[in-house]
Amino acid sequence: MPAASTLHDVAKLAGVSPRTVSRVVNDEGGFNESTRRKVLDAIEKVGYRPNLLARALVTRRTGTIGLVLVDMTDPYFAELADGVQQAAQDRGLTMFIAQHKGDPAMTAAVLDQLASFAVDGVIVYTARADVGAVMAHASAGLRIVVVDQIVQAPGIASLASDILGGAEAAVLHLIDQGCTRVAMVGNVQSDQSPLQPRRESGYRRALQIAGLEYVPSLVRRGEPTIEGGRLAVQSLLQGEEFDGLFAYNDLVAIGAMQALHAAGRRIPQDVAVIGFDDIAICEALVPPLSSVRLNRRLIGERALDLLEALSVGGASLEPMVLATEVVGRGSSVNRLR
Amino acid sequence: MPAASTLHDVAKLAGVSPRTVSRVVNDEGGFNESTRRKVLDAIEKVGYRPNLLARALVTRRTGTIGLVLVDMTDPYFAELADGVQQAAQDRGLTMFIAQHKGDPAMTAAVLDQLASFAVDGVIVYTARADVGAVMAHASAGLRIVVVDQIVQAPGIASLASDILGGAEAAVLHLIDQGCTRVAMVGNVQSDQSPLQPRRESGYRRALQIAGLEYVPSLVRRGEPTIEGGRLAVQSLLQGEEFDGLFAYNDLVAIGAMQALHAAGRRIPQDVAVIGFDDIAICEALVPPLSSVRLNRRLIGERALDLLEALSVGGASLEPMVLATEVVGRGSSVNRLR
DNA sequence: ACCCGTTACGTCAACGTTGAAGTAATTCGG
DNA sequence: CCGAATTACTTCAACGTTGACGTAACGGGT
Repeated sequence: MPAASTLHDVAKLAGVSPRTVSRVVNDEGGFNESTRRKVLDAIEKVGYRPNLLARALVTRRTGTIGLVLVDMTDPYFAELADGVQQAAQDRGLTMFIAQHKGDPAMTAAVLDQLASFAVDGVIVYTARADVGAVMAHASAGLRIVVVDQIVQAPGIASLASDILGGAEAAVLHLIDQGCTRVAMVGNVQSDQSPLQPRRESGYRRALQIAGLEYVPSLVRRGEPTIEGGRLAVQSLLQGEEFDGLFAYNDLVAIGAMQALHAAGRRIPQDVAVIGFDDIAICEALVPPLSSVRLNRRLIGERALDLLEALSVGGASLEPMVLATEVVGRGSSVNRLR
Repeated sequence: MPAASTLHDVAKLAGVSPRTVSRVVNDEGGFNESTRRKVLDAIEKVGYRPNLLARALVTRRTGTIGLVLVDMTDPYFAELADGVQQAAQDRGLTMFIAQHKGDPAMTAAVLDQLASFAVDGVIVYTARADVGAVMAHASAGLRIVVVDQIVQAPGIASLASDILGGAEAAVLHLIDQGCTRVAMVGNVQSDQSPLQPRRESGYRRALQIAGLEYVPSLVRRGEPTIEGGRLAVQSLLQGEEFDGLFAYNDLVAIGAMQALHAAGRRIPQDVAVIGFDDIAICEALVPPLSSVRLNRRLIGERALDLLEALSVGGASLEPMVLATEVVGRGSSVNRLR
C-alpha cells in the first residue's frame, strides 16, 4: 500500500514549487513549455493523482452529485438512474446513489449525508419521498432538482415528463387503432398525492376529444406491479366489455396481458394494450408492448442543466416539462388483421 | 444560500474551543456533561453539519465506497447493486456508482476517478471489465473487491457465487422432475474468458451424476438476452427432442418460454424450464419461472466484509464462494399433473 | 503540605490543494 | 535606454477537521 503522492512530491522531483505543479495540472497557463514537460514527466514517474478531497475543500466544488430514489431494482427507476449517470459521467461528475425504499425518515437521512459530503447538487425522485424533508434541505443551502413532480418552492428546481399529454396521446392512439371502449388500470397509491392522477386526466381528455363516453366502471386501480395489473384486469374481465386497455405503467401492462391471455383474448385483435414508461423489456415481449416513452437520457441531461443553473442563478427556476412519445408496437397496431 | 457553519461557529457560540466541539461531535469523551449540552445546543442553533471532506482529508477515511458495474439497467446488476447499496447504507457508508458499459477504457477511467476521491474501497463486477486495469489500480493502493469472478492477485479480494454448483443443482432439479433429455442455452460471450463456462460444466456434471448421456447438439449458445434465448430455442426446436431446458439466465429463460409457447409446447408438461439469477420478475411470469437464487444481500454484506478485511489485513485474502439455491416454481414443478 | 494522577479542556500543526498577492526576469514602446 | 507591462514563477494563508501535545484545576493519598 504505497502512500499516494502529492503535489509536493511532484514539485520536488521537477524542481519547481507545488503551486506551479498545480498550475500545470489544471492547465491554468503561466508556465513555460519546458517546465510543463518536466512536471508532466515527474507526475508520470511518481504516479501522481490529484486528491479531489483537498481540492474540493478549497474550491467548494466537489464534482459530485447525489441521486436519491425509491428503489433501484424497479426497471423504471433503474433506467432513469442510468440516464442521469450517463449524463453525469459525460460531464465529469461522479454520482452517489442512495435509496430510501419509501421511508420518509430515510429520505432525510440520505439527504443529510449527501449534504455533508458537500455534493454539488442532488437529484431526487420524489415518488413517495418526503417532500417536506426535501424542502428543508433546500432551504439549508443544498441544491436540489426534483424529478417527476413539479414542486414550486424556493431553491428547488423541478422537472417532469408530460404525463398528462402522454396519457392522452396513448389513449388517442388506441382509438386511432379502432378501439371504441377503452379501459384503464390506474394506481391506487395516487390517492396519497392530490396532484398525481395525471394519467387519469389524460385518459378522460382523450375520450372527450374523440367524443367517447366516460364509463367509470372501465377504470380500475391496483398496485403498480405485474401482479396488480393481472388482478385489475381479471376483475375487469368479469362483466366489462372493452377492446382497448391503457395501463398505468409497463409492469401493469405485462400483468394485464397475462390476464387477457389466460382469458383467451387475443392481443391486439380483441384487446389492444398500451403501457407507460417504455422500459427496455417492452420490445422483448410477445407481442411487443406499445408504450409511452419518456426520454430518460434527456431527463438526465436536463436535470443536470437545472443543477448548473441553480448554482449560477441561485434562485429557483421555472419547472420544466419534457415531451413524451407514443411508441406503437405489436400489442396495439395492425389490429385489423 | 447560507454559508454552511463550521466547528468554529459552534465553538464561538458555545464559548469553547473548536477542538472541544469536535470531541463532542465524535463522542470522544473528555468533557463535562454541562459543556456537552452547551455544545449540542449551539450545534442545533447554527445548524452545524460536519464537513466530511475536511474530516476525510485528515483521517484518511472517507466513509465512501465505489461500485463499478457494466450496466445498471440489467435487472441482475440492478439487484446486485441494490444488495451492496443496502449493506453500505446499513454501515453508514455512502456509495458511488459508475458504469463502464463494457468499455475497458471506461473501466480504467472510472477507477481513476474513484481513486482520486480516496474511496475506502471499490467493488467491481468484472463481467467484461478490463481485469488488467483493475489489477493496476490495486497495485497503486486502491482496495478492490472483485465480485462474480475469482481473481488471484495481490491486493485484490474476490467473491463469487457457486455458479458451477448452482448449475449442477438446477439440472439435477429438472431431472428430479422427470426430465430425461435436458437441453441448455449458454452464452456465446463466455468464449472470451477461459474461466467462464461454469454453467456448462455444472450441466455436464449433473448429467454424469444422473447417468444421462451428454448430447452436444442439445447445447446452444446465444446472447444473454430475451431475444437471444428466443432465437436459441427456435433453433433447438428444429430437429431436437427435449423435455427440460436449463437457461443461462432468467432473461434467456423468458425468451425460451416465449419460443416454446409459440411452438405450442406446454410448460412444464412438455418442457420444464429453469433460469439462473432469480431476478424479481421470475415470480410474476406465467408460469412462474424456476431459477437459481444468488443471495444478493449476502453478496453485498460479504463484499463489504472483504473490503474491511483488506483495510486491516492489507494482504489479499482467500477468495470467497457463496452457496446458491434452486427455487422451484411453476415452470418446472408438478409436471405429472 | 506535597506530589501524582486524572479530568477537562486549549493550542498548534497538518492533511493536499488553490486563491491572492508578491517578486524577479524579460519584453516592449517611445 | 528607461519605465511599464508581461511572463513565469514563488510564498503564504486558508479551506474545516483531527492528532499530538500542552496545561490548569482538582482530588486523594501520605
